[in-house]
Order: sequence, then structure tokens, then C-alpha cells
Amino acid sequence: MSQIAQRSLCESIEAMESAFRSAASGIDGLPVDDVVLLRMLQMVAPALEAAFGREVRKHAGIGKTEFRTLLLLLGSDGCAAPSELSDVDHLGRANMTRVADALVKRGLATRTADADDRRRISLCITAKGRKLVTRLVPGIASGETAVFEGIGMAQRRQVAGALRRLAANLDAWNRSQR
Amino acid sequence: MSQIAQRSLCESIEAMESAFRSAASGIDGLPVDDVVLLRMLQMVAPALEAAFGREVRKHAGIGKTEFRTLLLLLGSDGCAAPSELSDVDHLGRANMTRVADALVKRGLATRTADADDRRRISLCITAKGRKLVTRLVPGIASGETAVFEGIGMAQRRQVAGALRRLAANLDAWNRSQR
DNA sequence: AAAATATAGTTTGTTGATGAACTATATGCT
DNA sequence: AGCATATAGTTCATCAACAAACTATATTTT
Repeated sequence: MSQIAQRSLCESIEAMESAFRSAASGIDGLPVDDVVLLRMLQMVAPALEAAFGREVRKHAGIGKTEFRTLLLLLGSDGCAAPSELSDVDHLGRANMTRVADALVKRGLATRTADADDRRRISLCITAKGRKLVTRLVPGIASGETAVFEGIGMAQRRQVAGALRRLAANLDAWNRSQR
Repeated sequence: MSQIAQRSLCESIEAMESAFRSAASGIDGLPVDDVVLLRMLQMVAPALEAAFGREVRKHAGIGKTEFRTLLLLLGSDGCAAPSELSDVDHLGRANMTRVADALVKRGLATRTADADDRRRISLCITAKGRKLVTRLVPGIASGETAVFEGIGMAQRRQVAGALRRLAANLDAWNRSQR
């Protein structure tokens, strides 16, 4: 049994907000609305990912990152270089090696050397991998429908726009740190 | 040097969206808008947290979870039980033990037994811990201002509302899985 | 042509989280 | 009073990620 879920996520968010607002009343200059919003983001995103990960593990026996890599391969005509995949998924190359290892071990992808550039390999989804993705899509679709219930298209666009903006601001910040 | 940042986060988001849309054109029933939006969430939130974590590590020598626990203690009149803190921060109790260990080791918090309930302890922020939080607040404030630039109050409310809705839907989903 | 620099992928050790199991204690039920 | 159940916090093993360093190869510069 998970050792997290004493309270629900909603209850934790309420309690977190209350605690931060209380803390802010004794601290000058803390932009508590921003702190709370960022913390909500950082609580909800991992919780969504964890739930997705548990479903994928249960139904496919692989991790969420492995599954996502299969989707990304499908979006690249079936094959891609690990360095490309790690860029697209914003992960480390070392991690992508681990993910590739796991997929190859289960026969869901293959590694083949690049004919033109011997530094590179091509990771390609197999027929078994395609079948697995096809099998899980209905469950994914219904899960996502459930999770987005009550959030209209206009609000989703607002969220997407805000996330892009946050990413751009973070990129600018990271550039300024070097 | 970080092995992730070949591309910027923005570039990864564009590439991810393109790859998922391409994948979806060959897969019936994949709600690609939702997939993309969830994946953006799951890329941006950890990136923000990682950046914050690096700053905190650099300026305070502690992790982001340790720092956040100090803030939560301030919001609880200085003391709280680890089980309470883990609920508020939506973390495992085992993890909160690790966080408490780190804070106590650095003299930023103390553990004291509860007089009424010998199962419980109180984790209390020390004067040193308060000073550390006070010292970091200006940097946090400016970082958060930077990261939210270009996102107006109305849009922030839309994002907050969507996050609460996502949390509620996820709680409902988790309840239905038991 | 040779040397310097950059890129691709891997290996290794570390980190921060989790899940399971444990001990100690409190509460509720009979 | 005694037993069953629940809660609090800890320990331990595991996992999925990272950072650093490495080897091999390609490209650029001199």
C-alpha cells in the first residue's frame, strides 16, 4: 500500500496553500501566490505521471518512460537515434540508454548501427512494440478523458500557453546562469 | 555539464508535440491534444523544480524538499509532526524521515518527542533554519517573478483552477482503482 | 595530414524518491 | 482486562533519474 495517500491530493493542496500563506504572513517579500501555484504544478504533474506509470506497468509491464519512447518512435516512422529521443523527451542520454536497454530486452525495440555514422545507432520499434501500444491506447484515451473532465478547451489553451511561457522563461533563466 | 540540455525545453516541447501528432495520425483513438498537454505539464514541472533545486543547493546546501519543509514548518508556527508534513507535501513518510534527518544533521531543525503521544515527534525549525529561509527569500522572489513573466493574473487563475480540477479527477480515479 | 574539438552512446556511482516491512504506541472493541 | 486494529516513524531494498567520465567516431581547424 502506498505510503503517500493518507490524504488525497486535493486535501494536500489545500493544506499546502494554507501552510504557505501562513508562512508568508511572517516573511517579508515572499510572493506566496506564485509559490503556491508553482508548488501545485509540482504536486499535480508527478501525481499524474505516477498514476499513468502504474497503469502502464500493470498492463504492459514496462515503465512510463519506456512506453512514451515507443510512442515517440511511432511518431518518427518507427526509428530514431537515442540522442534525438533524449532531446525530444528532455531526458539525459545516459537515461535513454537505460530505456533502450529495457525495450530491447523485452523485444519491443531493436538497436541497429547507422550505416553512415558509426557513432550513431537507430532504435526501431518492433511489431510486438506496435501491438503493445495499440492495445493500451483505449485505456489511455479513457484515462485522459476522465482526468480532463470539467476543463474546457479554452481553459486547456490557457494552460498550454502558460506552460509554453514558463518553459521559455526557464530557458532564458538557464541561459543567464551560464 | 548537464547531459540533458542539448536542446532547450521549448525546443523539446515543440519536437515532442510534433512527434506525438505524427504518431497519432497512425493510431486510432489517441487523444493527442490531451497527451501533448499532459506531457508538457510533466516536462515543465520537473524542469522548474530542478532549476529551483539547483539554486537552493547552491545557496543553502540543502535539497529542495528540505527547503520546502522549512517553509512548511514556518507556516505551522515553527513545529509539525512528520506525518502531517508528509501529508501536506504529498510525500511518503519514509521520505519525510530522510528529509528530517538531513535538516537535523545541519542544525536547521530539531526532533522532540510528543508529551501526549509517544508515537509522535515534533519537528521544529531552529533559529538557524529561520535565518536560512530569510536569506533565500529575495532570490526566490526574483526567480519566481522572472518565471511568471508574461502570464497575467487571469491566466494564472485559469491554470490554478485547471490544476485543482486535475487533482480532483485524479483523486476520483485513484478511489475507483481500489 | 595531423591535431583539436565536438558528438554519440555507454558505464559507473550517486541521489532522491518509493514500497514493504518493521517496532512501538494508541485507540477501539469485546 | 485483553485482544484487534490503526497510526507514527524508521529501516531497508529497489528504482529511475542524474552527473561525470569514458571510448569511439566525425568534423573542423591549422
